[in-house]
This record gives sequence, structure tokens and C-alpha cells, in this order.
Amino acid sequence: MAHRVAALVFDGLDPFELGIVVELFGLPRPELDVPWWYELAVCAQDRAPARAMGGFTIEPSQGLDAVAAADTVIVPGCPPLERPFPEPVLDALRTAHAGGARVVSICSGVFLLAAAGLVDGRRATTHWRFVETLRERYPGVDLDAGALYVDDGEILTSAGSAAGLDLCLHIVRRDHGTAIANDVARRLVIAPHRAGDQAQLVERPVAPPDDRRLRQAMDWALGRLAEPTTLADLAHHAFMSPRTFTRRFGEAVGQSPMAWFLRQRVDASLALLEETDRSVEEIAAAVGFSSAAAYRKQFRHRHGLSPTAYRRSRRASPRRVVQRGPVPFARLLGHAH
DNA sequence: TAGATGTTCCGCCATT
DNA sequence: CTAATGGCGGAACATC
Repeated sequence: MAHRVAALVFDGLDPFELGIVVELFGLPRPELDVPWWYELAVCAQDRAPARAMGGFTIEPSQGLDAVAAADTVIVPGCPPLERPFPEPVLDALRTAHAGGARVVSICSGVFLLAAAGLVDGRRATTHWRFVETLRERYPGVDLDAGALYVDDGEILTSAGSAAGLDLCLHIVRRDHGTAIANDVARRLVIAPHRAGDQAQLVERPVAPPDDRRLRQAMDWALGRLAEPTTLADLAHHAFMSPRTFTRRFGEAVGQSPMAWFLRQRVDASLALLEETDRSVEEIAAAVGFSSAAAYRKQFRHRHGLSPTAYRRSRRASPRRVVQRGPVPFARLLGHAH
């Protein structure tokens, strides 16, 4: 069974945002272990070609029928503001929504949803440039101007282009779980250039989980990275049994608790390798490994080279600001979700 | 190198 | 009735 995704395009659409949709929903992913995946159709009324920003044209493969019949409709941003939307387009959107489809917008795409009356009295967001206009035109919308994206059930809206990517990943997470979403993200976010093999992929940092007890345990663990810590300890600080903790952690984070924790330790060591001259032995101890051997093994496993080789590669090109390791989870914990 | 010992993690299932 | 919980056991892996 395939899940039908329809992307609605217009003159003036932002091809980057359409690209996000194509990348996430329009490509086969045979490498993923999932029972079903998405089938994308790029749609416009009468399949009329749409001029994209940047001066080229997109030829839709489907008309509005595909929109009405879709399981998920996505509206990428388009500077809509002056013209009214064609009634058939709005109808197709309403039909899809009434039939239980999810309706998603990126950036200024909300205007179309609003025009169709789908976001009245609902929470939504958009790019900050459009906040004022949206407020004036559709005062009934409960606008959350600060959010990256808003998930209001079957209506999902997002802010600027990159937030659209976050929202699409969020949808994949909803549909297939966190582990698969992380997998997809890992394939999208390719490492900055590095000589040699494909080591050192930058993994997308996981969003902090909703469950406060989980965050609490993670916070606690991060605050004492170097101390000996067991699964039972973590579970205890989350006020759960080890079994339940393991289960909930996996659902929320997409990794097992100890795999996550080991990773945090290795991540923490990156800064020490880059910014200090302490020995590998010392660093291993400083981030909580019981032996340098264990540290080396973990490090090679995650980064494909030895700690010393990693340090050397950083020193060799100190000005390459673009290159950086994974964002430590700690920095994300403070963020709103 | 081999082997004994410990830990994690996940499917299964009774219980809440 | 369904959903969540947590104990148990064993495979996989790590450690000594």
C-alpha cells in the first residue's frame, strides 16, 4: 500500500521548498525497512505549467483529481498575496480534507489553507515575513509566530524553507517512528566534504522528547557524563522501570538508552580533541570511558577514524568553519519543541 | 586466545 | 475491551 502525497504548485513557487517535498516523499527508499512508503504527485489545476522562482518551469504530472484523492496534500510556499485563489483549487483542498487527508503547508502555503477555510480557529504558523498579513486577512487563525512548525492533527504548517524540512521529517516520524526518521535525515544531511571514504556523516540531532521524565533523565545523565552510569540509573531518574524506560526511550529518541548515552560521551570528546592537547587516555577518562581501548573502539565505530587521526584532520584545516561535528544534545534540551 | 562474567535490549506475556 | 506496564529469559555484545 502506498500513501499518496500531492504537492500543489503555482506560478511563483519556491523550487527549494518543492524540492524538500520531492526529496522526502518523492524518492524510492528501498533501503528502509518500512511496510509502506510515499507516492508523490506534483499537481496543478489542469496540469498547467508553473513558473518557479529562478526562472524555469515545472510541468505537473497530475491535476486536481490527485489532490482531492490524496492522503496528504502539501502546499509549498508561493507568493500568493495579490490574487485570489481559483475556486477549483480550494475545492480540491476541501475535498481532500473532508476525506480525512492531512493538509500541510510550507512558508506562505498557509494562505491557501486559510483561503479554503481549513485553519480557522486552529493553530498554525508561517514565515515571519507573512505573519502580519496573515493576521490581518485571517484573524480567525490561532497564529503561533514563533514556532518552526505546528502540528495540529491533520493540519500541519511550517515557517521558512528549512522549517519545511523539519516538518516533513516530523511527518515521517509520525508515520514511521523516530528511528526511520533519523535514518532519512542521515541520508539527507550529507557530511561536509572530507577526503577518503564516507566516514563522518553529520547526524541530525534528535529533537528533545515530549515526555518530561525522559528529558529529566537525559539532563541528569548529561550533567554527569563522566560518572559510571547504568541503564537502571537512567530509568530510576525517569521514575520508570528499566523495561518501560527502554521502551519509551526508543519510541521518543529512536535509539536505545545506552546507545544514546555512549554517543553523548563520544560527542563530548570531540571538543576536547579539537581544543585541547590532552592525551587520548585522559580524554577517554574525562568523558566517562572506563578504558582508552573502549573509547577508541566507540570512536572509530562512530566516526570511522581514530581519535588521534580526527584531531590531526582538524588541526590541518583550522579555518574550515563549515566543518563541525554533531551538535551536542545538551544544547538542544533548552529549546522549545 | 579463550573463557567466564556482566550488561543491554527486546520479544513475550501476565497484570494493572 | 484496549492500552500501558514491568518481570522474565535469552541473544548479542562488552569486559575482564
